[in-house]
Amino acid sequence: VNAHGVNALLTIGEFSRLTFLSVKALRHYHDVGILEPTLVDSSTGYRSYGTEQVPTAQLIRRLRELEMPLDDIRVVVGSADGPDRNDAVLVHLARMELQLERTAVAVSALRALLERPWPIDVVYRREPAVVALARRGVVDLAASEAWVTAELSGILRSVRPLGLSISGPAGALFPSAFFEAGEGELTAFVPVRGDLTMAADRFDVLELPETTVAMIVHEGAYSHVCNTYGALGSLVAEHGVGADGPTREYFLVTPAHTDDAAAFRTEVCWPVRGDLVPIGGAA
Amino acid sequence: VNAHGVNALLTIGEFSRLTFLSVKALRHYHDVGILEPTLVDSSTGYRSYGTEQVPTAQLIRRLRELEMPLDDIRVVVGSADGPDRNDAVLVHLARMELQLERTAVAVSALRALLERPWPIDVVYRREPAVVALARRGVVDLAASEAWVTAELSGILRSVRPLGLSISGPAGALFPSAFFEAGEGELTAFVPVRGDLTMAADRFDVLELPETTVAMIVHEGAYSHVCNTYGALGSLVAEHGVGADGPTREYFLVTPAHTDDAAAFRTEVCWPVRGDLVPIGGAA
DNA sequence: TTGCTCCTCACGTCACGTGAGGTGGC
DNA sequence: TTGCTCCTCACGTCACGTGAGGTGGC
Repeated sequence: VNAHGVNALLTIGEFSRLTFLSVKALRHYHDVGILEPTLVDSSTGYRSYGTEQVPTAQLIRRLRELEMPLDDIRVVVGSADGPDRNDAVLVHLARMELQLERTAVAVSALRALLERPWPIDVVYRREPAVVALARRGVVDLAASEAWVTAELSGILRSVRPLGLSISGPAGALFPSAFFEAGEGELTAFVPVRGDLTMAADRFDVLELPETTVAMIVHEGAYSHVCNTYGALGSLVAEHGVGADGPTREYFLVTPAHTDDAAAFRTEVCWPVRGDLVPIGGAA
Repeated sequence: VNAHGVNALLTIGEFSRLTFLSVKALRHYHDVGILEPTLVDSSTGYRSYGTEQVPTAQLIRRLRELEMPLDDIRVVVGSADGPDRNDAVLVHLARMELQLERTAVAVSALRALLERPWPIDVVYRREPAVVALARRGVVDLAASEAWVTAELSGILRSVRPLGLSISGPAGALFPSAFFEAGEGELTAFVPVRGDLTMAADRFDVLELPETTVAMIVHEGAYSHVCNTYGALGSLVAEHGVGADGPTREYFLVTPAHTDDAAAFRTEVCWPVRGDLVPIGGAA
């Protein structure tokens, strides 16, 4: 009993009840050095916590509820109050917002998967050779949509100032290594006409040869495009017509055109053998 | 190569690229019986997946993104399309909404923890003996707020019809076992005056003896009340005045009174030794 | 003395990821 | 033949939870 009311010591059980952390969790936090008891009896091993540790324990509990890793929590509780601590917390909150976005995407993709029919309107078509302004970058799967959007709008803004004109819908190339590793070099491109000498300083000039592809129009939010990849890849495999090379997407109707996600249209193109006769309609 | 375009077989690597599931994950799903390859070569052990398995794999991927446990996913993909499957998915989505609520609480509690000062305005006071209409129930920590709210509003609606009048703010009792186990028998009560013979059929009649408590007014959202428990319990420990018995809360300003969460007021009462002189002000 | 709390291992859980070490097919 | 893909263990990861078996303090 501390008559002056400062830093009374509590058993692990009492501390557990005050902080709503389990005894097992408290022992674990001791083991990994996140919350050391004020005093450990050297003969019995009994842990004693000071009441001044209650706020720290509450902070740890809330951060764990937000699934912050213990290694990050160590940094937060190790640094004194102030900008460092707040920054670490804010960084984690930003990570969580990303996670919430991913969750929202998964929910709507799940709905699409359960409700919408499997797309089967595949066409074979000859892609003519293309000259385009392009940007390349090593990007991972999660960041790819944002990266492509940003690069394309950068290119599109520059077409006119460079004295060029757009000759077709904007697109992107995805090497198969990108799908295997979840990361790889992407190419965002805008087909153009005109004199490219000035443009070559600021952008890559891409010359795509003629190729033959199987194509399905993906309808709806771009974040569900992997559903369409599954359908297209399946059809190509079933017909045994696959060829090497990157897949290609053309962005026909995007958030820049309409706010209605159901109206978005993306052409997904899978390379196939060049001897195939272009056809339209169902497989 | 299947000339008729049905159920072509894919290697695990090809299947992985079409479904955006890792090879390791696919092997794991095989091991635990969630997604069995169409064909396993008995001599080499090579797995072959049919293209008709792509939609199932996509479903699994989306459910895993929503953190559905594999045991639940087994039920979903094991049952045919239809009400069973949809129910299982909807149940999980409901669980996720609860999780999102908890996350929102944790974020605002964290903010309160980082911004607001540690409450120290504790008072000792004599709680007079109380007669009250009550409901008891075994509830766990997560459900306690909803349970108490529901029971209290049930009691409050019945006071007048039973010919009684309210004699004080509504409250609840929390035995210490509730905090240890995260579950226990709670008592929600409304102090009343009048003839209790009729009420005894529908409610418990609670007679609380006079006791002495240390009390702090918790300001703000009820879901952060555990912060105040930590402060109050610390102060009681520091003064070495704790006594046995359940803690008690009185709900002074609640969502029934105002929409402004910052204005909510809850008295949190911790039992202390009966020989203490009532005082007000800081500890 | 009884019962409650505390202790330390050691192992389990969950959904994979990470190598190690080796084989199969073009 | 080379390189790529595939295979099977076995172990690691993360944050604890779950006993087992035993001790300490009132």
